[in-house]
Amino acid sequence: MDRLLLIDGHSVAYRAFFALPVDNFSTTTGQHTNAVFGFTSMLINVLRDEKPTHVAVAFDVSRQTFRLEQYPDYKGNRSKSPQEFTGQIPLIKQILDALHIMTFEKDGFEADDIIGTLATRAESAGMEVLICTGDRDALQLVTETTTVLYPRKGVSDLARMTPTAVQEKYGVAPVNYPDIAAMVGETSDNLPGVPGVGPKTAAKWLGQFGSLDEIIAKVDQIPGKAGESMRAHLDDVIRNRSINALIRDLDLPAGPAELAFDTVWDREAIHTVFDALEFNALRVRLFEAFGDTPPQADEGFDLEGAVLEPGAVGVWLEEQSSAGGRLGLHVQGSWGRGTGDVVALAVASDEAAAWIVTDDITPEDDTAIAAWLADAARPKVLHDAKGPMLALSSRGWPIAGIAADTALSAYVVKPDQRSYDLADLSVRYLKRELRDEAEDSGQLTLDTDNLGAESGMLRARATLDLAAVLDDEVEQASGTRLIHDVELPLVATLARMERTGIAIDDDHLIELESEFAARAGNAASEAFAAIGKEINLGSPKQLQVVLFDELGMPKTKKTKTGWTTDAEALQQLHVKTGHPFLQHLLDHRDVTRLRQTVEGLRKSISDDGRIHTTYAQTIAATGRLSSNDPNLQNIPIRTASGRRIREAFCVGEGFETLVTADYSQIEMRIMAHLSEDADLIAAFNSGEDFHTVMAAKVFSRDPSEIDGELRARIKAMNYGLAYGLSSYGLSQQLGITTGEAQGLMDDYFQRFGGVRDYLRSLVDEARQTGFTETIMGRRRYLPDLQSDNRQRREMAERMALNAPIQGSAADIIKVAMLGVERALDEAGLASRMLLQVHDELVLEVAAGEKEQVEQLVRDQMASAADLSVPLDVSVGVGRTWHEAGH
DNA sequence: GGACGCACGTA
DNA sequence: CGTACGTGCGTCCA
Repeated sequence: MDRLLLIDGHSVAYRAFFALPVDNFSTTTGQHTNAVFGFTSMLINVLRDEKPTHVAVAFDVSRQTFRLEQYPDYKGNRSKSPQEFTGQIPLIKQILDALHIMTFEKDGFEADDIIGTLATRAESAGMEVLICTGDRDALQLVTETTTVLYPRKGVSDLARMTPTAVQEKYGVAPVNYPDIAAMVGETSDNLPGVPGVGPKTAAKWLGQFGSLDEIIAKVDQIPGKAGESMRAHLDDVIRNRSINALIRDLDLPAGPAELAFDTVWDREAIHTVFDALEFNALRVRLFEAFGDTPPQADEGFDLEGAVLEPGAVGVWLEEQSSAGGRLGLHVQGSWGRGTGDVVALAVASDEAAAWIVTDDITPEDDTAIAAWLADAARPKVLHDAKGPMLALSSRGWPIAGIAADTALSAYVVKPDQRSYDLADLSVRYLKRELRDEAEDSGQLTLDTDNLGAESGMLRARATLDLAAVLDDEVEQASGTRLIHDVELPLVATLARMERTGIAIDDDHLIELESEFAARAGNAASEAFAAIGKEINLGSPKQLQVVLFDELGMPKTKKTKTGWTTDAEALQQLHVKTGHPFLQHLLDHRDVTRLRQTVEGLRKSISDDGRIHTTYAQTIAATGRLSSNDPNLQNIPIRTASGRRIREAFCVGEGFETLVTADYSQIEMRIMAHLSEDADLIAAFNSGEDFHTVMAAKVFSRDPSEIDGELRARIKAMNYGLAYGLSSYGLSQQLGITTGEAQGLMDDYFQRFGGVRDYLRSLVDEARQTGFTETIMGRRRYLPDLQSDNRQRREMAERMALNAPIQGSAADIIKVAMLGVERALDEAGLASRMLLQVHDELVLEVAAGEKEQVEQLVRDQMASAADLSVPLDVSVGVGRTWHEAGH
């Protein structure tokens, strides 16, 4: 039998627009595609699953319809659809064109009326009809042969609204649905119903009286409050019923018979539009469903999974891995602070999957798992492998042979994402939902042994499939080398650093804690004395009342909620007013902050007396690492009190000393290399103080004539360059006028024309290609370079300046870390790397290895990249991080 | 209890 | 009105 699929284009696209996070669906040029993606994804699903013989899509033209003429408030509560949405409708039509699916729209009518007409004509022609829409008015069209597919949640979960389903849900036959709706009202269309009458009451009356006309005729017989209300709002009901009736006899340019769906497409057209939208996964799915080969079901989640019996693990692993192919591995367990625990493993190949509960295995199984995991020649694919690595090694199962980490791959492809959740990636790249079975069933199974078996195996399989797709994506983004030579091997290095941690002198921290607490108390009482009352010094709101209302101090810079009370502003107020409260407040801020830092560190000391931070490898869009729980990359160093905290980070038992090694001016060196500015390169090769030499060049003087003031100005300029510093920013920092700052910048760029040209070319090129690139080819996409909004565009320009510089520095130290670790290993040393702080490494050195380690770290860091200027490394040695610092 | 803004530490 | 982060507190709202 012929089967006609009718889709309400606006309705489905609108659902998709709000269901899919726009951040995850934009092209590299910044075009939003979430609605297009959701629509297309649903279309492919329905075409594949329902196999219609005929298809059409209807759109609304504008809001000007006969319904609006009849009722001026029709849909009056709807705000104008955002431009981000309406801009996607033409793209949906392009896709439909490429698929040879006919679209309809008719002035003065809604998509629903077109659908009503086509459905009616199709039915009388003996066709089966499927209507896909998120508009409930279509329910009136449901019959034994017409079904509405109504999106339940998002766009992937469609409810089949048959006559039985409508009856169950609304208590009436489909033909009576508009009667109910007329009485109950429809908020989304701004059609008010009868107050106090809900679907239950409306259905009851319909049952009693047989039809809405009868209810209206005998409205005087309806008892109670509801009846009274109904009588009072009869006009509304009559109007609602007339508006929600769909037109079923429109004059249309084509009839059902002309809507035949065939898959003899213009493949070139499809490629063009899918390329432009960057819908690679969807294209694959489309061709899988309707390619040259006969359509086949998506087998993604229909895997042959098994909970392995004790004793069966070795054989199964051998079977699956002997061919040498990659296996997906999902580790169920917990990890953090340098350790972890394994509850179960899920392993998936293309054909099969297994679930292994670690408590249930035999010693032979244990050995087999250990051997497979440790075998570098048996490739495994994981998602976000560092945590699982910690868990596995804590269980006595060190892992080798990680061939891909899907989180890292996704990061290299799109480093600006805020998370790389496996389920999200699966939807985006595989078009596959990763349901959580506990969530789905709404209750937890009591069989705790197999808790998560299904979802674990699905995750292992998704990881395996995702790795294949992302390999291509990474290759297309020229990131293959970056992944294989840097990011992937770094996972193990970071895991080791986290597991090792750094020793802490807790007694020292305890001392600092009480000292800082006492100082905070003193500062607070003196501050209170100065204003004659006690307030919460940590509350910006209360501070604003005291400073600006009660003391009448001049207003500072604005924030979203008032006036800033940040340190800089308070300092300026102090200069202006001399009020003693300000100084005590600043002291209180400083020392409170230090106390908090110390308290935080103490809370995170593990039982082994060490702090194990966690490094995040996929957070910073530039390629840097970040550190959390606790953050060891922002331990104070600027003030004397702050530096005392660094005294608590010390060499651990069994080791001789700490060594720190950092790159000096690495970002300016990268700038020299990339810009090829001869003077800048010469400044680095002169061997003299960098900022002094630079100042001498800018002001055309001898370095001996450069005083502290001039040096400071050029130093600020040097550092600001890579951030896209403005003359205003520079003037603020140096306390000079913007005119003077602009003059300084002009002089600087006059002398260093190569730098100026380079920075300009960075932005120009990024504007053209859509991305910036580091020396290792790490990309960052900046669609906002095209933004009409000046603030966004200029922000993107500064990011474009900074990303290649900061990112190249990140590349270099990552390479250095791998080099240091390999060199330590090859030399058979017991010393080890503990921390990375962007341009600095901290190592713990075993007895008798100091000179060797110093030399080795220096060598590895200096040779991590071959630049046109030397990479200068300074090394410090000491019992604590403070002593070893420089 | 969660989301947000402010403030501030590092490179 | 300079980039990249993480954390802790206060405030507001549900």
